[in-house]
Amino acid sequence: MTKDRVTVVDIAKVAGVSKSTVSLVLRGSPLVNEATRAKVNAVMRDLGYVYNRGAANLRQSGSNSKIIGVVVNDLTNSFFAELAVGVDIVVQSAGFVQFLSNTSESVDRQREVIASMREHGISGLILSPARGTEGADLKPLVSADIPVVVAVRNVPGAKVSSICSDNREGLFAAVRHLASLGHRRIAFLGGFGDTAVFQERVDGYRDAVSACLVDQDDDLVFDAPPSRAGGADAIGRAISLVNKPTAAVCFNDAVAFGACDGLRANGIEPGKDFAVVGFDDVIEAKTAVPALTTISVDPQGMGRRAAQLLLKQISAGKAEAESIVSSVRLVVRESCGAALERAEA
Amino acid sequence: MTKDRVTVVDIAKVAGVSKSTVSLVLRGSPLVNEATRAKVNAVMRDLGYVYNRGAANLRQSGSNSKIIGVVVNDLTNSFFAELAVGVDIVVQSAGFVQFLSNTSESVDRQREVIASMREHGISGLILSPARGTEGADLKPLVSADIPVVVAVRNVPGAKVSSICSDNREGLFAAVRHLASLGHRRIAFLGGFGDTAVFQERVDGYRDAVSACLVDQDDDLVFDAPPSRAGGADAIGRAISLVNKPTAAVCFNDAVAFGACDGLRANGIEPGKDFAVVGFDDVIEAKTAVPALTTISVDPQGMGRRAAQLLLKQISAGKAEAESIVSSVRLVVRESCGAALERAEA
DNA sequence: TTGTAAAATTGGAACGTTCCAAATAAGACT
DNA sequence: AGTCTTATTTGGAACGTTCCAATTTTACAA
Repeated sequence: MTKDRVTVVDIAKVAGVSKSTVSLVLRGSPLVNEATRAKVNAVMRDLGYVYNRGAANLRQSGSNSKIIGVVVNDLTNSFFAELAVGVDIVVQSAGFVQFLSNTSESVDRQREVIASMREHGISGLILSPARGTEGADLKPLVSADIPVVVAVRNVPGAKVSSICSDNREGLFAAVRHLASLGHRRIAFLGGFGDTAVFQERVDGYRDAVSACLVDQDDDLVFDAPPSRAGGADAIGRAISLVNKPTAAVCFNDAVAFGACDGLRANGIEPGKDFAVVGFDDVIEAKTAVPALTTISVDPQGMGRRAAQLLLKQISAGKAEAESIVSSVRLVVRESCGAALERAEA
Repeated sequence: MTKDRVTVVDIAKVAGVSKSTVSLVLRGSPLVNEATRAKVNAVMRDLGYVYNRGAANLRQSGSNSKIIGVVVNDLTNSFFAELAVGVDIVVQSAGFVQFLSNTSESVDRQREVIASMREHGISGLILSPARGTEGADLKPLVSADIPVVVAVRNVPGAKVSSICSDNREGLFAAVRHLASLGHRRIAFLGGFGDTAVFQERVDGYRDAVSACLVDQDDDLVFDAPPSRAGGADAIGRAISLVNKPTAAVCFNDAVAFGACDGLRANGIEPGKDFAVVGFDDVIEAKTAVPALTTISVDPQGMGRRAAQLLLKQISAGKAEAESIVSSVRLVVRESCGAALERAEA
């Protein structure tokens, strides 16, 4: 039952040609006669041949392994799962396969994973970096001429391509919308203060606050873990202020959901008594009750674009660092109370 | 800048030993003298050597590539994302890396992906099969002695290991609980009728219905896509019956959430006017409003166990097919109205 | 026929590692 | 000093593919 592996020379022997010819057929070269090609293909089918990409790769100076490494910081978060799916779609249709790993926000794990991927000869890497990732972590990759695309979060001091959503603009739009609904005290909830993404979003918040003549008050910024629990915690602190906010923009949708939970726990109905806006537009946002007003970033689209950029760089051979900012848009649903305001107006 | 790849012979030359010795060091053999080991390691660090697993694998008759293939049918669904994370955790700590791909329920895609993985020489496969997967699809793998563990769903007619949750018992427990709360007309919502999982769950439902002296009525079974939208649709059909149910057990949590949406849209408050029970216990279940009573299956744990089983088979060399059924438990929260009933009693 | 260009095929060598059998070095004991 | 173990090291020869230069076959015109 345990038969030896079928190789090109086995095929060659049976088909009555040389191994070189079989190799040519394998790679779809136009040099080979149609009749022989057909015969070789038939024999391959018969013997149940499977291509050994490792061996091929060994000879071909390692550059085109047809493997793309994808490393995300939290696969459990559906945002990143969608991102990975987006990458997979284009990577797969280009005949590559993806090596996906999860780091759970651990830089050590990330280092291990990336090292392991290098050993396997990935021809490119898409990285949604763990918190605390530094430019030095990517250094070996770029000096080995392996194209890298960093997604979602930026890595300070790394000269690689990146694709991020327009965080500043997103928060600006959210605050402007709330201001147009008449809110004057708007809180910012959630996120870790030491990340670039947080900074960009808070900047957008601050810019909008001053541009829209809304109350400017640093006590209205509450950082918290970017999770549902963090959101519940943050909103609790926000509504215990003497001068309470009437609306909140959140670091992401998970925080926003948590904020809704927290409001309800305090007898406040989100979308009616208090306006909440999220960020990300995860799948649940549109079906939640109340449906979440949020900033849509299309993670799957981001994944697709990241993959396209990476593939471009791989085929170009030259890795010209390129930065894409992925535009975002405000999706108005129920949680901001817009419908209500309109009804009252 | 573009320097050639550093190989064992480069290391050997610089360290003043033979390539064989370097190879021994690489594999942590006890045969090599401590002093030489240290020196070789130092040189490897200096030259920035990266191990070429492809080459190694080529020589080692292909069996231990340290790659595990993981194929899931829907990474977007957080249940499967959790499963993948569970697999990753144990696979990674065993020094393997995972090749993860998503099939989006397409058997064709699944076939391609698995073929591609074989070309890369995976040493084992964990598969959460797409709908319609047949035993024949796994045939080439098993005849090539590549261990396979099928997770979540069974593949009819495949003699490979599997790990599934105890669907029958889960639904039995859900119905029994509802019956104990006084419900006599209990609907079953969602799922595709042609899947084994659906059959098992419906069987559990039917068993419990007859065991608990609840109304037995095939009109109370509504199949629908196992999604939020499907749940909303199914509940709509259920409550339009003349003899309406007062409770529903759902194919999964997504369906249950959809059912809650649908109830609310009809002015019925889930957990108060109508009892809803889900299946899976996804992360959102505990924080949703109302918190979802559901059957907890711990997908991450399933992933871990699947990976452990696979690794065991890989190291054993012999793939004795083994079936694990992962036990489940009822988690009572708010959506079944248990708290309410108790308050009334 | 013969010459010639184009088309198709081919036998090594090479890629970077591990395996094997054999060689060498280092102690330990007569 | 010689012999026997034991510890350490070492050159090829693989593994399955692709590349290269060269060869054979075919097609076509003169």
